[in-house]
Amino acid sequence: MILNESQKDILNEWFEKNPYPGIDTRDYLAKVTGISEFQILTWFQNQRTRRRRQKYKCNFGKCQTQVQDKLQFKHEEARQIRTNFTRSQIKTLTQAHDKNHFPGIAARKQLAKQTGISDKKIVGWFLNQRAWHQHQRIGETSGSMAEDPHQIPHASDQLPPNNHSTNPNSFRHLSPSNAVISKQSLASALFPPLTPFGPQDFFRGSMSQFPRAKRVQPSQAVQRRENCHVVSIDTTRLSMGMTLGVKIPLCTPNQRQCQDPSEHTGSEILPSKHSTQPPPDSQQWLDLGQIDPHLFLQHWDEWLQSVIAEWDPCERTPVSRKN
DNA sequence: GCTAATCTAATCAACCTGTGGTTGATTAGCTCATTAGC
Repeated sequence: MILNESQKDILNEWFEKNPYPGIDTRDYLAKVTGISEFQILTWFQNQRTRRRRQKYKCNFGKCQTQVQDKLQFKHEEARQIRTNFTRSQIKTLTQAHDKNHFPGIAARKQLAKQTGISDKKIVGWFLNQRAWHQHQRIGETSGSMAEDPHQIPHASDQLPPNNHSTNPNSFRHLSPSNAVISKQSLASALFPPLTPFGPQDFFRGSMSQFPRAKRVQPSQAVQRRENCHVVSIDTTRLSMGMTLGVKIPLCTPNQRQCQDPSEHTGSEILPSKHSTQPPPDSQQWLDLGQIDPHLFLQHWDEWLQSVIAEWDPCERTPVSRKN
């Protein structure tokens, strides 16, 4: 949804007066502009962040102006009155939460209809529930986490049910432990084999140092258009300090073409048939610090060129090697 | 004290314009986000 100019004018005018509008102001603006109070709230949040970034170039931590702004407007307007959910409402929400911790817009609408609770409050309730469950899990499992990788915080939260098996970007929903497995599989499919310390090993070395999975937006990923052709791999947390935001065509010449995202499962990310290497588990993991980035990039480049040279997009199967 | 409401920062995808910026929406928060009503 894109706001029109008159809506923006109204919001901007009010933003100049108070960047932290209370519930009454937001309700009023919702009526005036014809958009929801939740969207007003979101718009003000985005505006605060973006104006601050633009004006003060405050890219780290909380800058002084932010604190001053909050102090100035903090008590100017009332918060929304705290809601007391009924038992039946909590029961319905809890059941939904047990099934899916990240309800999309459709699921939330359904819940809103069932409970009579606004979408905004449902979003907030799920946020608080996830935070609370995570808090509980940390307390319960702090002693056994190292032994059981599935007990790592976020493990269940990062796994929206019924989605990760068919979502082509599904590895992004996984817990750190599962993400390692998935990225290894992906690396097997995408990275050049037979290199002494090629990207595959590079990845495996790097993943061992990942403190946690890349932040994800599960419901977004579920709701929005799924593109099976591109997988974005975030390696910003590599200890080497290398930043490689690479977008890789998921359909390598050695895979069948991805025409329907719904056809995809995690198992489709198969290792290249050119790969004659033993399974990753049988190989030694390399310390990332030992890898020469230039050599890595050279291997990467060579491999990509060989793939492109062999790839016939008209064929559903790869062109066989001539030699 | 519990927990709904709200915050910031980061991130994503759609859109528009021209391959990058803008914008609305969504998420986590980590030795467990903060604030505040009940």
